[in-house]
Amino acid sequence: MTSNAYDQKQIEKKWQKQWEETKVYHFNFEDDREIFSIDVPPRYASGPLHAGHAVHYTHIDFAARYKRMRGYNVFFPLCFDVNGIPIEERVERRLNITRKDIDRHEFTKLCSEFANKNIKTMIEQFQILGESMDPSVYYQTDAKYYRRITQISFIELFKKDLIYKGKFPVNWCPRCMTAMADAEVTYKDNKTKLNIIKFYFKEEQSDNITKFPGIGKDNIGVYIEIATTRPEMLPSCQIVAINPSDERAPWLVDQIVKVPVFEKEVKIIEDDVVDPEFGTGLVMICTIGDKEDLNWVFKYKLPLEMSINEEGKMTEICGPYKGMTIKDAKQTIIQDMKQNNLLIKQFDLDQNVGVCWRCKTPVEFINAKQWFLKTTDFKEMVLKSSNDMNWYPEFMKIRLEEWVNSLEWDWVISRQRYFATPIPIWECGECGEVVLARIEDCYVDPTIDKPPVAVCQKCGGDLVACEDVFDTWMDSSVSPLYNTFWQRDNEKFKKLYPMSVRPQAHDIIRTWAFYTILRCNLLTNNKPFENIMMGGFILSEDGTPMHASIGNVIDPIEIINKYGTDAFRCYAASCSLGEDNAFREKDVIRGKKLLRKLWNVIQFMAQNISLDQIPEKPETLTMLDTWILSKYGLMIEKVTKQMDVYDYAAAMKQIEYFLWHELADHYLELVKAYTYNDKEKESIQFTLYNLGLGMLKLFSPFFPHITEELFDHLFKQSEQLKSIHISPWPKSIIIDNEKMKSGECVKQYVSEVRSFKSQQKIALNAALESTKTYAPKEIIKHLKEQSFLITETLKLPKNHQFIEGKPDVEEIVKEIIPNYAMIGPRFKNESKQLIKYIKEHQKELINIIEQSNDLTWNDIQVESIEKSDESLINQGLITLKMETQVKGEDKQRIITFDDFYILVSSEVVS
RNA sequence: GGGCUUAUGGUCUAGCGGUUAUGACGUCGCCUUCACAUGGCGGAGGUCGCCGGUUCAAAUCCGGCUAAGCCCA
Repeated sequence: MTSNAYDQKQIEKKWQKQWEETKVYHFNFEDDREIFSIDVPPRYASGPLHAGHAVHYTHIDFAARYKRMRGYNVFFPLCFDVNGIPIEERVERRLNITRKDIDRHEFTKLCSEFANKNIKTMIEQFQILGESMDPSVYYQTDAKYYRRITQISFIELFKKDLIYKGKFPVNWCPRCMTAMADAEVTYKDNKTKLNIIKFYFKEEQSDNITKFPGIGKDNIGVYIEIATTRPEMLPSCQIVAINPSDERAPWLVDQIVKVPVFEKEVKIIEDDVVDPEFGTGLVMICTIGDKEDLNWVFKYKLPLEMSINEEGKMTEICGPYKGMTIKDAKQTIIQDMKQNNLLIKQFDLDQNVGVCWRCKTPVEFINAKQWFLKTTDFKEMVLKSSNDMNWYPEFMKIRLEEWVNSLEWDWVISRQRYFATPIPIWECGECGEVVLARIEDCYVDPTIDKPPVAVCQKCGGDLVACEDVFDTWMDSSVSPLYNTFWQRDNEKFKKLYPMSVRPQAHDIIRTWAFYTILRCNLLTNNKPFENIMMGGFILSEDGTPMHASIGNVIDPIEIINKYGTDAFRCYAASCSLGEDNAFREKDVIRGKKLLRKLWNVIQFMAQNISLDQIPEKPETLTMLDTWILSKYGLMIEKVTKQMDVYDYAAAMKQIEYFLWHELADHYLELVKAYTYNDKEKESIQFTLYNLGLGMLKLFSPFFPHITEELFDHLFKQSEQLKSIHISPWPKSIIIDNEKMKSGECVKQYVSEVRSFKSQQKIALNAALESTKTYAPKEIIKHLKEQSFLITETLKLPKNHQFIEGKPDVEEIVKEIIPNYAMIGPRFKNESKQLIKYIKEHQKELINIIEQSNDLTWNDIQVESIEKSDESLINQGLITLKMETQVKGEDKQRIITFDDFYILVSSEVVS
């Protein structure tokens, strides 16, 4: 027997500790059971978890716990993603240094310490959240054992000729001094000035031309007006473009104009990409201000002149502005143009500017040497592979496809940073020949370790260590390979690859999902996982995204301290897959109420069962028991299907509804008639035992603590299992449709009478002085059989009679309701007329029914409908709404519903 | 600007061709009832974002618009 009070905090702590000690969640490599493997998102180690992470990992935990109960050998690694810029950023900010201020290896050590501290916190958080991750299959991506796999995968890809070094315009953060993948660029609204400046024509112009807008003349000559937000890009201006539909185009195309300040001569071309409405309808194309410019560069094969260098300073071609920062150059150039009367005016402009996702510095384009992995050649492969997986929800696949189809560049995999996996190569200082690390030597750090050969094998030149590191997605996108022992243990790899499911959030489809599918296919010719489950976003209470900078981040631990883990998990379960959900504290409170209900229900059930052994199924079960067990069976079938497709929100709702409204409100209230009178013991005990245990099992993936506690006290001995979390998922015991109808009949009867009592303001347990129930034959049969149950529960007098047929009542037709579902398909276009007629002739038609007890087509005056003496009632085309009165017995009240008539006295007997 | 998703009583949510729209929170009323008043029963509260189309019939399907979220340009 459990204690009365449910001490959530103490219970949750106790079990978290115990599970760790008993290792119930460990994956067993020796086992023959089918494997369910989860490619868990390695949590990034830049800080503690927020509510969004907590919900995602809790969803994954639902899957893990459910699959364990379905008999799978579940592989659920505890893992962390550590490498990368954000951690470097935090460390730099915290210590107020840049990574270049101290020794490279000293700096990575600081990063590592910072990350490990966060990991320690997160491991505790995962435990508090009740996640059943398995620490025996642990990894973190900065460990040598993991980086080794990243490096080997690179070497393999290099050998397949899929890696190349190229000089290519890349997104570049001048502050972080590194190339960035497109994925690392975010967009930010920004206010800037649109400058209208003068480009003078090289040749003399007729005055005619100045009649056009955007073309002017001053004492120096004739000029066109060009709008630009980036005057500092002027030195790299290559062409000026105009829309061919522009009225000025015939005059301007092929003319030469001079770039102000820099006097460079550029040609005017026409291209319909130019928006004639923006600015002056004339644009200058530079190499390169933004990605749009890059398209021009390719289209017109423009030279890649750069006006900004890697440090965000102006280059050689900028003449007197060389060496200035972008900001200074911009100001100075504008100043100079003002002085020389080259600037016509300035407007305020809202723009959307690409910025570094970490430090929010506007991203520039730099023509830098970088390492690339060929990706654009493999679009088809990725699409085919993704199509070969089950996506939950399905529409998320479209996002990947959309992304893949829009890809234009290969993946820049090198970064000029420190805290990441080193690129395992050396290059010849003379001829540029690349020397790869040997696979057996990995993990290597070329900045520390010696190359496998002393000098270049081609020319004898000295080898230079590659100082670049990998983009962190290079690490995380081999997680399925690491998890399945690729290149470590071929037998295990065969057993584990591909993995069962990849859970992740939808914001990183184009990165994590895409890169993983790409890499794994390139290296194994097989998809990395069978299923992919997409979590939505958890928003803050006001429906906006959580941001540390806004200060609306919700700490799951705070919520748990207040309401407990299982209650928090109840909120997590209410978030449907793939959809964005605002966090609601109210839902957690609701969870707490549900837990209390579960505790009380199980407690009550336990009072009426013997817990020494599993009760045997008796030869006959009562109707009541058969009814509830059938409903239970149907519910399990439904829930199981929902759990199989990761639809936890729906599953949880089903289980909750059954517990609260079928089991507690109806079954338990009815069964008291037996338990208080010591009747039907065997049947009840069997039912209570199975329902009690079954409900705990169904809830256990969601509420691991409370269910374990109750299982431990009540069922552990009889079931002979150390934990509910390794017990088998419940199965339906019996589904008897006939008895279910019977039960529904009693349930409805009882709840109608209760509702009547409530309306009459009578206490629900007050005795009723009644009387008689009339109903059709088969219903009366059900009720008569259950008369004990009914009279006990409702406190009806012992002499209550159940009578076939109708009482002596007056029934008045109040309304004739057309049955649309029947009328529509049969009468199609005529339906409207018919329905209109019935609605408009209520009085008349009611009169006919009262007289002849029926309504036929002869009574319907609608031209298009044929007359006949067929009955509309018999054909189900109309339904009659009735009002009932008992004839002559004024002290009697009557309750009617469907075909029931219950005569009761309104007087309460004590 | 493009792709995907979402829009349902005050708040959140189910339903996703059949007209009487589900449940929760809140609110109002009633009931100490013997697992739970942290409970039970009942009431009020919705032209299902807006406009158009398809259909006998639209919250549900289609198109457009508006707003929000994610991703991209």
